[in-house]
Parts: sequence; structure tokens; C-alpha cells
Amino acid sequence: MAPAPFPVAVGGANVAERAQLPPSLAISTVIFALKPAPDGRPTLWVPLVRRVREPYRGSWALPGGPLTASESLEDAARRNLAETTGLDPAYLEQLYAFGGLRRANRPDIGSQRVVSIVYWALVRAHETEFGGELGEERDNVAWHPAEPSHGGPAELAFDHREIVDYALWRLRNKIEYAQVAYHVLGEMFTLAQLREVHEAVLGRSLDPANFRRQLKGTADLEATEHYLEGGRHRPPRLYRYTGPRGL
Amino acid sequence: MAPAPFPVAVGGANVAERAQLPPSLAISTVIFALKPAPDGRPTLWVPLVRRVREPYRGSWALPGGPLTASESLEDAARRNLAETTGLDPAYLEQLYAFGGLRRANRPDIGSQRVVSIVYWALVRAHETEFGGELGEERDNVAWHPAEPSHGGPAELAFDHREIVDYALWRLRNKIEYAQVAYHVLGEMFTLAQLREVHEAVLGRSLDPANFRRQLKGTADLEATEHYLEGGRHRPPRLYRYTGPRGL
DNA sequence: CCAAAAGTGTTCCATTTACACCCATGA
DNA sequence: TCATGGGTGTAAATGGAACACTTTTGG
Repeated sequence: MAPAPFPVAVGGANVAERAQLPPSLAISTVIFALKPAPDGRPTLWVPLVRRVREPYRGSWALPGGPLTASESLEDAARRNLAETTGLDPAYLEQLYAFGGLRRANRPDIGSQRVVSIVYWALVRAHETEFGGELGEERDNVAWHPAEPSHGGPAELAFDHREIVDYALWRLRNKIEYAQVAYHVLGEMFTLAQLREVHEAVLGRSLDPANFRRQLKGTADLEATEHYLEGGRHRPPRLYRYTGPRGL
Repeated sequence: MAPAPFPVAVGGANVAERAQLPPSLAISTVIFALKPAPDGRPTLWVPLVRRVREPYRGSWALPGGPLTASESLEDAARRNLAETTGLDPAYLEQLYAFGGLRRANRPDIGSQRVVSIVYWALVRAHETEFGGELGEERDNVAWHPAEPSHGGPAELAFDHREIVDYALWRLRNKIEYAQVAYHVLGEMFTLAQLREVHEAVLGRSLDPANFRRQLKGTADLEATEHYLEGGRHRPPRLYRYTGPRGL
């Protein structure tokens, strides 16, 4: 496994100025969904919020907000995500707590220090139509490719570009040994669909034959008696994930 | 890799009572050192602080304290560790942010919610003599085996037992692919010494021949022209770690 | 010379990888 | 019947585990 690209370099931030108030706590989320990139192939997208205040006014930032007194960290992440994007991911995991002093430069809230606890998730494609009263192009929320190489913004507000990159690294590592990909699919799915998820996340193509065997050997995967009809060729068998859903 | 034993179950904490003040931030540390267990073989120990107030008065807890406004998360962890134990580990890494509502039951600070960001480290054995004016049996700080199966306390204050277990899991996973073990050793060391560190952390013996080859293939390891004299048998060659030290 | 640890070589085995091949269906 | 993706078989390559064997020192 390659070394983590980001947090190892986080702690070294130097004291730039003395903040006065005690640090406040905020929650941010990096939500990945699979959507077709400009080039047509499915890739990873993230919802971003356009900032309407300084600093970084006009830049895109991760959805987030304060932590209230009566909710757990994960509850806060869920609530915040629902408020800003209408999403409710089945799988949500803590990524990292970012608290370098460099992040403190926020005139809009005085000189108060902000420590962000970041969560990440992978959601189904059909969840990406912002739910409830929120439309796709609603307000200042929009989906963007997660990586600049696929058309995503090269710069984000604060240190959010680095946070997204670190979340990407975690997702790619985790999908190789954990049951992450199933949360993108419905109740039943073909192995080709599951493979497409892995390929999109990892950014490379996988051998269908070997992919089949590796999964059948390990994961909680159950072959159903149903087949996906309507395709142009031989109908593939549908499978069901039998392991733990959600948390 | 086996699934993480702890944080996957953290988010599900339910709302037990409504806290009133905004959550406060604290830093805790899990510092591992290698010392001989009661049975004589080297195992992992952690410094613990005996609580002098309710709740959990008299129980052992992880060293920790509040986060001040002018320091980064890692700086706060270092400062706190130095204050309570006199230690200054070369390698320090963030473990997890714990913020379940179950942790909030602390009459000593009113009903305020506490979110703990926990760091972990592995330090050299000679660092474990509490430095500065602090002696080994000083005040309410003492070393304990990290695992109950090696004589450590089965119960700790708050959720600290689970936190130590999770840190152990992280350490054992990380030592297999990252350069963690070198921080326990001095400038030069024999392969047998390095292997002893791995064996103590993993809790099982390793084949000397295979261990040698695996490390020579991957890690930043440099053979010196020095040999460790004075042993009872053939003097082993000394090696030097050439990868990144500290952070 | 003997014991014991350092260090090397070799075999065995499981997993991964590459790819040839057959199967089943829609058009 | 043909094109295409679904699905199976198989052999080479890889990497780890087990262990025999040689080397080098102190006693």
C-alpha cells in the first residue's frame, strides 16, 4: 500500500498568529458518487458548495457545518449532508480531523480556530439527484469530478483540495479489502456492474474472469436465481450482497 | 487486513441526554513502548494516568487534556504528553476522533460534551523513564501492559479500553507495511533486534530468514560495515534506517 | 570441537495474472 | 449464424512460509 499522501504532512503547521477564542468544531463531508465524466466513462464526482463569503468567496468547498451539542459526530455529518445536498448515504466513515493553524485565517468568524472532522462516503448514482426540494442546479451546490484530471476544479477553498485527494486515497485502498462498492449498487446487481464500480474507483480496467473468482472466494456474495433480461446478449446472473449494510 | 474492531461501531451511539454547552475539544494519546512483561518477554506498554476526580475516580485513563487556541492538533498532543509523562516521541500519528454522546457523562465539567482527538505513537524503551523532574513512580502516572492478556488493566476510564484496543489494531496493521518499528531502535541495530520489535508488536515469532529477505527487498535499510561485538556468538552486522525519520 | 546465532539457498504452496476457450442470447 | 458479453479452465508468474544448510564466533 502506498503511503498516505496527506495527513503525514499536516501536523507541521507553524503558529502564524495567536487565535483568541477556543477552537470550534466543524464537520465536513466528502461524498463520492459515480457519474459519467466529460469523456463519457464513469468516474468519481463530489458535491461542492460555492462560498458566498470571504475568505475564498466564489470558490468551491466541501459541504459542512458546525457540530451541535446533542448529536454524535456521525449524526452531525449526516444532518449536514442532508441539509446541504439532500443526500443520506448508507455508508459513512470518518476520514480525519484537520486542525492545522493555517486553516484559522477566517475573518468571517473572527479569529476563531476551526477544527474540522471530515467524513467520507460512497453513494448510489440515483441518490445524486439532490433530493427533497433541492434540484440539480440548486443554489450554490453542484457536482464536480473529484479529480482535476477528469475535469474537476484544481483548486478548492481552504485545504479542501488536499482533503479530497486524501479521501480518494482512502477510498481506493479500502475498496480492495472492504465491502465498500456494494453501497453504490442496488439490492441485486451483475458482476459486470460491480466490476464497473471497482474500475471507476481504481481508475483502471480489471480482468472479468479474475475479478469474478476473487470476489466469489472472499466477499459475502450470494448468487440469485434471477437474471438481468433485456440486454443485447446473454443475460448475466444477478447477485446479492449478504454482508453488513450501512453501519 | 482484518476489519477495524472499534470505530465502525462508534457512530451508532444514541442520544442519551441533551448536553447544553457546545462540545469542547480534548486531545489524548496512546503511547506504546516495549518493555518486558511479567512473563519476561518484551511486550507493549502504555502510560496511564490515575483519575483523581469523578467520574471514574481511581481508574486509569489515557494522558490527555484540552486543546488550546494557538496550537495545532499534533502540537497539543505533544505538549500534553510532555506535561503528563515527559515523553517526546519521534513519531506521532492521529488515530481517530471520538465524539459519541455516551462519552458526555462528566459531572466534573458540567454537562459539556467532549470530543477527543486521539494520537498514538511508538517510542524507544529508554524514553520510558519519565523525563525531566518526573520519576518512574511519579504521582499518578504509571506504565501498564497494553493488553489485559499480558497483565494490563481490563477496564479503563471512559471508553479508553476500546481506544487502546483500536490503537493496537492500527499499530499491528501499520507495522507490516510502514516504517514504524525503526522509531523504537537507535541509529544502528541488528536485524535480530528489528525482528524482536516486530515480534513483540505482532505477538508472534517470525522466521529470521524470511524476515531478513522481506525487509531487504522493501524498506529503506542500509547495511553498515559495523558489527555488534561482545555477543556470545557470531557478531551480527549492524544496519541503518535511511528512510524518513520522525514526521 | 561444540553450541548457538548469523546468514544463504531451496522447496513448497497459495494467490495473482494472463489469456484461451466455451456458452447463451438478441438481432 | 454471427457478434458480443457471460462464464469456465488453465498455465505461468509471483510472493510468502517452511526448513535444510553453511558460516562464524565464544567458550
